Amino acid sequence: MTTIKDIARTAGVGVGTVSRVLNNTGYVSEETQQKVWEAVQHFQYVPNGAARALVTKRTMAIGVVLHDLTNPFVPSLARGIEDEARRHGYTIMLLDTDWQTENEVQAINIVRQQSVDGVILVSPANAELLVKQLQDAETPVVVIDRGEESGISHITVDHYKGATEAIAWAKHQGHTRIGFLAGPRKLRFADLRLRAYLDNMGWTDIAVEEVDQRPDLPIARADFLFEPGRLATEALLRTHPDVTCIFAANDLSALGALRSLAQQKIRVPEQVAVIGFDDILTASLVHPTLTTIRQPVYEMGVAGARLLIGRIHNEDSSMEQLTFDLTLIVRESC
Amino acid sequence: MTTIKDIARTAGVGVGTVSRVLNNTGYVSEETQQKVWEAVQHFQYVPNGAARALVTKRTMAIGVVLHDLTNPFVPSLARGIEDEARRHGYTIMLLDTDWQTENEVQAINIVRQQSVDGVILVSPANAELLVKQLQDAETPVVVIDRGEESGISHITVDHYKGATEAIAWAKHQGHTRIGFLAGPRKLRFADLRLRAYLDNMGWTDIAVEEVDQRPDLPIARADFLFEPGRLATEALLRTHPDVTCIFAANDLSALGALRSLAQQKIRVPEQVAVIGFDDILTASLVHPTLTTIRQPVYEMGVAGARLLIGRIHNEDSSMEQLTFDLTLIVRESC
DNA sequence: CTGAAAGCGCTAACAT
DNA sequence: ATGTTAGCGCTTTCAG
Repeated sequence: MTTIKDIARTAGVGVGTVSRVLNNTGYVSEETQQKVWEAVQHFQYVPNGAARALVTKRTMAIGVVLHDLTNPFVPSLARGIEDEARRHGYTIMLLDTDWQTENEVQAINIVRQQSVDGVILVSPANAELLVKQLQDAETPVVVIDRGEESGISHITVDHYKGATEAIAWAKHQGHTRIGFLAGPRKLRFADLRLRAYLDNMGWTDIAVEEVDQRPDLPIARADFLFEPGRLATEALLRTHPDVTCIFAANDLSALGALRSLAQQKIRVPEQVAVIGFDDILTASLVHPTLTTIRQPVYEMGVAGARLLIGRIHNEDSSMEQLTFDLTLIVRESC
Repeated sequence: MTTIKDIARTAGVGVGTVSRVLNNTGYVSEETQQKVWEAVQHFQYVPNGAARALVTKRTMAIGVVLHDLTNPFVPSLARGIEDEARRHGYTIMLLDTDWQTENEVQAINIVRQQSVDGVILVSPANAELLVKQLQDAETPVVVIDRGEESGISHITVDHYKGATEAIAWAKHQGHTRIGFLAGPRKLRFADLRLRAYLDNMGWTDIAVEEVDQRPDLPIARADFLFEPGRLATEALLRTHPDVTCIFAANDLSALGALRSLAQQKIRVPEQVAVIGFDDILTASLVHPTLTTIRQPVYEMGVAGARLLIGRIHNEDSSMEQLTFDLTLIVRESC
């Protein structure tokens, strides 16, 4: 392994000088620079990041803690983060948690140990705790997509408004009896979407926790997943056969609804219309194509990385909160 | 920032002892261990990875260089790699290259600088060069999915055999006029799938490079993508209206075919059947569901990580080549 | 403008 | 069984 000493020796200079030309810091004569670069070329020398990190306290790496890379909208997010990070010379350290709180805690320890310069938390189950731990370790953090949060930098979208737009569109299409495929209980942004549905349907006095005890409402739990979405749709249509439109809290469950309807030979959107939420890739690949609310996922990733890097470079920058707009994407299903 | 010295001081022992209990190496009395752990707890101490890496020459990180995280089958692969890596205490450093050769080269420099313990290259465009650079730097490498390769550790599937099985199934279903949606030119495994198609259709004497000059053959380029797949299907059906089955070189283009057929009100599989390749998530979500050849992507990721880690721990382990089996997944489209 | 030297936090001998 | 010490490869004063 070639070190800075080897370079210094072959270039006939001191290690300090080599360091200076490598980092382009301080004055070094044109001539000397030449000699150093030649030696670098010759040995295909790359400085040792660990040694550098030890003295500079910067690893040029940022940790990205997310629940599940295979969740359809995560890759775009990760890509946005990575692209922006790379533009600033940062590398990504990726950690999946599988929604397990214990894995989240472990992830934090890993990023602490690897001494990343900052961390992006994607929809953490336990944001408060994790953020606190990181802040204690003086590591900048940015949270993406957790619904409202206070006192920490975060990127999110206005779930409530997006769901409201979806319902507005359904009504505009003439639907009045609109069913809802709800997400998991106790997930912040799932509740926000549900809340918007209830409010816009005129059920403002019904609490989100209450819906599971209200079989009279055209609401079924689909837990953001495909198969549960399919089953929930079957159940919903059985108990509420008058429904003409189904609004799913996310695309995956909307896809499940589409499948259920196809199996029952119910025409979409003529007999029953469907609206999703997220605009994952598959939404535009199915038949009929899915009308949905698009989250600018890639851009959120970019913004998250940018925000984090800003905080890394300027510790005292004020907490920033960024809320992205959602867009109704009208396709065939509604 | 608390260091090992702080721990040593508060525990009333030397730094060597602290190191010993932290790494569980050498004998330390039960009593002393207690004191050390208490101090560790108290300070929420986590050892500095950079300092550790500097002396041990191991970062416990592995680099994963892939072309595009948003490509549908990549997340599963990455997940497999990460899960297995984590089981061994390794962390993932992720680099996208977007298929750009220059990004690949840059990625190699980054992993060299960050001194990862090993690298996994996923379908690199320029395998030979990258592997050589890494080997010069004495970094273990494993390549995933490049078709045949020699002299380097790699994981792949038998693309030829998989495509052969697909055609066999189509024939078994009674199809004789089978069209093909080819992948990009000059991509090793795309050519293998094409070769298998040609051979099984009896065109053994036609070279894969030749097909673009043979409009008489029922073959169209879909470049592994959705929209090109849709267009290629339209074109194919126009020039070869007698085709009763379309075999697409990957699922994304098969999905394009499905869309094209739906638009033309051609019933699948009654009038025209479709077979894909890969078995990405969407394949089971569309209507009709897609018959396809499954690649055990997650398992390949796991195997790749395991192979790499084996090589990290035992430099002189012989190169291993692992070929996974493909499975025909029969669904509705054929 | 450049060389020499002092650490960064940790592990791994080496003493004791 | 445990304290002490010499680096790991690099950046950054500090002289000159």
